[in-house]
Amino acid sequence: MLSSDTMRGYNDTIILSLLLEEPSYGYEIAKRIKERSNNKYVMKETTLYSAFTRLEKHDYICSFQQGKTMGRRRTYYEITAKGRNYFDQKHQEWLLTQEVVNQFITDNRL
Amino acid sequence: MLSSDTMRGYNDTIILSLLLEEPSYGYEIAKRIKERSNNKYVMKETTLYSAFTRLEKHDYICSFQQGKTMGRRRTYYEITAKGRNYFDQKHQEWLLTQEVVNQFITDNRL
DNA sequence: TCTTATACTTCATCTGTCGTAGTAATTTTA
DNA sequence: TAAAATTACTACGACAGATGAAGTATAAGA
Repeated sequence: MLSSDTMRGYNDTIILSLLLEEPSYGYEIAKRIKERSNNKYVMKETTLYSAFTRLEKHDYICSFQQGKTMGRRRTYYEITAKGRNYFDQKHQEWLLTQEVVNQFITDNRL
Repeated sequence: MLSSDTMRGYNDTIILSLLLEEPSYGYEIAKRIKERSNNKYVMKETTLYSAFTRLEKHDYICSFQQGKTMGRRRTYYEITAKGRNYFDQKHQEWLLTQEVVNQFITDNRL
């Protein structure tokens, strides 16, 4: 339902919000996003995995391998202290964004 | 204060929201955005003018020239019926976006 | 055994934003 | 009245994030 443009700018933060709960990996994160949004938002695989790369590059998350049995590899990600900081900052930014956008779009109408 | 990434996806809608009030032109729109957001958001000129081009291409707005005295040209823009429709649609999308993002970012914390 | 689900990776492309720069008229101020 | 600031744009190249399409490979279920 929702996609791309509207969510751009919040994908990283959404991922971090889930890693705040517990370390996880791509496939699972994707499922949780879909579930928790009541199927309203499905993050594309490529978007998700490239977000991981970006977040790790900035040291907001770090990774470790853990194959359940073996063979099928999973890359788990864990949020770092720096990542928690970044999340808090983005959280504040989101509150402000809502305020500002509502000033134009919602408060203005209906 | 706010910028780019966070607002991307809402710039067009913000512009339309102002044109909903009355026809206007670039420089004035820019000032109103700054004012109405209490200096929290300043839309870059290039962003603004390329948004005009895009919006006009989609027939969400239409333009007409009007120099006050003459010489200094201004291009005024007016929202179309199609543009009003699009705005309403984006308005709904924004409400949904808030719901979904809050599900992760805000409700989750603090 | 064939299909479906899990778990990614690579790559080329597109779109919107931004920085830099430039043009030109009009109004303010020194 | 000359210089500076404001108004009102336009052009261009670069970049980052999102996407579609395709591919790889293992594991579980029918």
